[in-house]
Amino acid sequence: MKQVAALAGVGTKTVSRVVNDEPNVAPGTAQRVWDAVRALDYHVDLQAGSLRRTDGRTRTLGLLISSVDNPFAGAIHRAVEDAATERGVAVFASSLDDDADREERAVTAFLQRRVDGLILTTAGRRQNYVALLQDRGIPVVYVDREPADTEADSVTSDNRAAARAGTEWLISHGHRRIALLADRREIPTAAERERGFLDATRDAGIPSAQTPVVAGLRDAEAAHQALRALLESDQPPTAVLSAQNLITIGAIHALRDAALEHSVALVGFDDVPLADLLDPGITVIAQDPQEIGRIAVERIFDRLEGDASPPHHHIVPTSFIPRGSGEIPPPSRLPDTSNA
Amino acid sequence: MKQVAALAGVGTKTVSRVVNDEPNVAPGTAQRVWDAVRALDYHVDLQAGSLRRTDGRTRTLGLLISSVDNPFAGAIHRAVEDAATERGVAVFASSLDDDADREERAVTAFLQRRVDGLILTTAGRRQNYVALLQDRGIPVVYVDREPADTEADSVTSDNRAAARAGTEWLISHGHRRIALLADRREIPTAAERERGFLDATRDAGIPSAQTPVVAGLRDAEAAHQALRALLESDQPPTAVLSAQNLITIGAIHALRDAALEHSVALVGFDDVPLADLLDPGITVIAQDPQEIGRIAVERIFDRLEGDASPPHHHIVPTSFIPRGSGEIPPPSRLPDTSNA
DNA sequence: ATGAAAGCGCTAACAG
DNA sequence: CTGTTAGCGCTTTCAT
Repeated sequence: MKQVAALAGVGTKTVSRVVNDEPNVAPGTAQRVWDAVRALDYHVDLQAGSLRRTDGRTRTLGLLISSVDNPFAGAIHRAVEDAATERGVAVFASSLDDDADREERAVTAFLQRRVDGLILTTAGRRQNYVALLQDRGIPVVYVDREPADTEADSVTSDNRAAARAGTEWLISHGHRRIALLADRREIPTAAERERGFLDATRDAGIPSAQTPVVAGLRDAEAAHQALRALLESDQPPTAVLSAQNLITIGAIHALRDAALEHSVALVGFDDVPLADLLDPGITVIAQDPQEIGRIAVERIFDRLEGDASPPHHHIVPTSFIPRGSGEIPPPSRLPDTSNA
Repeated sequence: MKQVAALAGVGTKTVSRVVNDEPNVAPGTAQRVWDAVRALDYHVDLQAGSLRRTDGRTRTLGLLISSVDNPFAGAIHRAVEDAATERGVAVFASSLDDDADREERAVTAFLQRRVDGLILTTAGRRQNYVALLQDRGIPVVYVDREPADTEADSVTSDNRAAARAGTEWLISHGHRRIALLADRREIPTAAERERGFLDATRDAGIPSAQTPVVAGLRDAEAAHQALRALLESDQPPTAVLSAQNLITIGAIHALRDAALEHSVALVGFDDVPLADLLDPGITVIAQDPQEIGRIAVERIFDRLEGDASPPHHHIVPTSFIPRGSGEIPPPSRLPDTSNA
């Protein structure tokens, strides 16, 4: 910057004014400065600036999502990026992998880089650092998962109601023997979805012996094995609710292996790429990750602009997309003998 | 940091030494400093540090990919993140959308934040800023697309050879009427893939009238429409090579609409999620995005450590995955009458 | 083994 | 409209 000032024949403060679009610079002077900027290919150092700036902002956001490689998380990331870029803010993204250690390391990394705000998916435990962050004026918004007991904003789907509706859909198609394939219960989202499933089966008066719940599934392969075991059991389910996109994929594999994809109904939580092109098409409860990301960024910026209202827990509607797999009726014979 | 020093009863330099794991601190002193750090929940300001540090490093990387929402790019991103995090480096990711303006804005944003290195996918034009970056000691590695004329490292697939092999696969299954659905030609990768396609058809002595090339397809919908038109023409192709993942998805839609998915062969460039679960399974030329990302980061760090060897253009092998769609033979009747 | 002083690139506050 | 001075939080250098 000193070099630019020297070349343009002005003081550094004038250069600062010009590159930051501050008022009170004569057009001719500004022109000379811009010429010098271009001649030297100068770019302001935002970090040095933030050191001195009154608000201390780094124009940087931290985003912690399940994995930058996961389609659901990628959609959130994209929405966050778009809304942030629009305001001249850059985004650090980190993958969580449902690992509390990773979460802590990621938050530390964000803090050391003085991000202005944090959009987080948590590994599920109580987040004791959140209050500290907020004391320092760093707003935090939870996405996808709403932790039990924090004072932070959150943007989530209504997991319980949506899981309940998906289960009721299966029940209304005549199923009484429905399995739930779910993620680890420590993940609040997973727990909510299980509650929704249980709400529906209980209200329909279906004995829990007929509604096996397999939780703790961490990936597609685990879901694959779990459903295979269920299908080979004495009392195989006639319908399946899979509680998450990777689990849905595993479930599809299991049904295919057993050639049951047209016989056993499947409703999946989360939309899956190409779900409409499969045979049968996969009926899903689709979340709206774009909207989740968009709203999350908006909350961050509202907070940064001084909004001090109580934490807001935003619920983004889900949509139910019937595509075939969820509309398969149970076998007409007695359920007990349905082995193929 | 001053507060920590005060609380621990030491000078700021000692705190600096402790938090940076520098030698020459008495164990007892270090302990007192750590206690103070914890009591105050202190986190170093990496940015302020980089301002004064001799090497000027910010421990930050810029990554520009097609979109953080694209599965291929997401896989690269994940590999980059993992390798960077391991070294205490954080990653800024931006989506390109094949837009030269976005590219420029993203690079500017990276520069203003003083990233240590850049991993870039380009929108295709000559990148005149690369030399400047390198002069400033900021290494640049291109991924996915190798620009025609730069002095930077690159990590790509052998697009031409892989497209050629995919085309030859179709030819060896008896096809003589093969369409190429491709992205915009300004994208070097797309141009390379087209060359590979033409290599194969030319060497097989197939007249170009029988190998229509539709380029300029920007998304799945455009590919869908393009293939629909081809299938409705007088001389529909008996096989299709789709040059990119979104185009493959559009092509599958078009084949489904026309109920031709079991009649017209399809080989896709890039693997597609669930490709193995479709009917028929989609035969693809799969790139290795994890490996591309991993190698790219490695090049960046090698350069940062002083490696000044000539630019290296790394080629990552592709793999060919036959799943059914690429093994469909042409209709046995005369090609001219094959309308269904 | 420790600390004091200087200065990284920038912007705030004020003076002209 | 423009420039000067000070200082953000840290690391360097050099002294102790």
